[in-house]
Amino acid sequence: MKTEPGEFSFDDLVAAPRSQHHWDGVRNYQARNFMRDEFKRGDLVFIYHSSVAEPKVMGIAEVVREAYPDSFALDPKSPYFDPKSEATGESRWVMVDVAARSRMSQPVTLATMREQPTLQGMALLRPGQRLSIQPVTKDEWDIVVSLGKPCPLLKGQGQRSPRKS
DNA sequence: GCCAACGTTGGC
DNA sequence: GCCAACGTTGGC
Repeated sequence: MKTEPGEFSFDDLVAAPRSQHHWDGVRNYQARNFMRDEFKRGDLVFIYHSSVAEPKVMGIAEVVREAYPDSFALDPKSPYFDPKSEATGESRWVMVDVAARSRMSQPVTLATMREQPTLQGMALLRPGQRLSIQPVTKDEWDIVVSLGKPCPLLKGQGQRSPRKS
């Protein structure tokens, strides 16, 4: 999941109370469909900083709530307001909730990933790709993890969500 | 700040 | 339904 750290950084997610773990503002159908169709509770995702001097994977988060309507699309005051959703009275966009789980002790830069022969097929590295939500294969995941050496966050940073069953 | 790659929009 | 114009993303 990409984010511009000036808007919402990995550290912001780490510090955020549970009520602010929603990943809102995704306004692309393909990205939306990934969240709606693929994201399951307990799934892990990379959090990637884009549109910065050194784009990089910052850490790992866990899906703690599956897709539900992104109500910001209906809020005229929101930067993510969507008139077409408002016209139907129903948001056509979804968000998920994620909680920070671990931080890369060595954030994995885009440049580093480009250097890996084993990552050449990765969606993120495709020229011109702009999707803010992208698939990662198991192999790609393992390679990025081995490069980043994630450390679990301490309790109180990136809160644990109570399990119901 | 540039620009390539796309997605979206809207006229026809 | 085509497609040109336009807007946005995001690396560089």
